Amino acid sequence: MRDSEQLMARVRAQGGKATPQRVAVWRALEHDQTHPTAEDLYARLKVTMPTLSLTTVYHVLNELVEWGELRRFDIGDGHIHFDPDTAPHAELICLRCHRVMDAPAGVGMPAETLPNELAGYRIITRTEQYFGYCPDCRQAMRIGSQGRPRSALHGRSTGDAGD
Amino acid sequence: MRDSEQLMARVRAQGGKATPQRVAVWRALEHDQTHPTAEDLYARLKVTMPTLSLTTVYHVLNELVEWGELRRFDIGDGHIHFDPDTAPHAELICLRCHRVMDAPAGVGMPAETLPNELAGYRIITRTEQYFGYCPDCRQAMRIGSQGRPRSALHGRSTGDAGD
DNA sequence: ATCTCATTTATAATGGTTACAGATAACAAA
DNA sequence: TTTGTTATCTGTAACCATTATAAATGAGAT
Repeated sequence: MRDSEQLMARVRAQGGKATPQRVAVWRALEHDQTHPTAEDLYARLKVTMPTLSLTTVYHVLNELVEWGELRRFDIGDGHIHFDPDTAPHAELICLRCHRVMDAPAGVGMPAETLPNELAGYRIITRTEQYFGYCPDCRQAMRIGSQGRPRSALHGRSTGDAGD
Repeated sequence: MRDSEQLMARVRAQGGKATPQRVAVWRALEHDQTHPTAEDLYARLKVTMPTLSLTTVYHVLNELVEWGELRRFDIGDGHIHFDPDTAPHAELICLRCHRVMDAPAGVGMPAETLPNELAGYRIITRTEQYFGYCPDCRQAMRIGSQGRPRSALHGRSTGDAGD
């Protein structure tokens, strides 16, 4: 995601307005590597901007996504998560507890390989997601299959995938 | 995703049952490259299995995902889409109309580079998603910014990303 | 044929996200 | 600085995809 200076220029060039709400959301996203949800950001921002509405947060996030400045993704926990890091990079996602973390440096394709165009699409960014089982879930699956370390929306089937 | 033979074996080995509903969903997914939603599959299956319930479809899909046999992903249209192709491959997703298509062969990292383990995670599969603007949307954005070719949930901001 | 328990079904509930319309304020122009 | 235009924001209501629940079913074992 570009910094607020550049986004401000972009919005104005388009006939839009650089409102405090927009800028606040932009700033909150800068350097955020926690893959927050809309609610997460709303909760954070509400402290210093009590009049902010959740609707606005959604609106600003959606327009950033459409601009290709922000990436939204589903990790299976029932919430949409956002990531301002549009530099091509990889993520690790646990199939069982839905934990996400950025992959260690060096994993995934180098950024320079991002093509400008593919099958007629103008390419803006790329992401790589690696799915598997995190250390905790591997352990839990070995022992039995009772508990789920973190927010698994609601328990379901009895995972087993060998190890 | 493995074929129904193998899945049947897997389910039985785990003390589960190979019910007609499960097998029907499995079969429906085989060779499906349309990135269907749960509703899509339900509609298709209901024709030949009128008693099937949507809840079951969701249930079967979720367990496949947790087993690492199926991948779920968000393309921004408000529906979760599924893809049985767990062989590492890439997808193109339009930021404006949310159209998805598999990337041309050769795009993305070769399957052989899938690591067994990363940062303690047992890796099962990987996906690469390329985000940009499809040919239709590029054209529409050039002309003006009125219509949206396909299912854009509900219109929102006025996309513009240069071309 | 019978038993058991995983699975299915139908329905209700949940809750994340978006629609809507009126109020607000950013920016341009005078 | 004042005014006007209109993009944006707010609060509320609505939507609808997905999941919870509990009773009914039937797959597979004995």
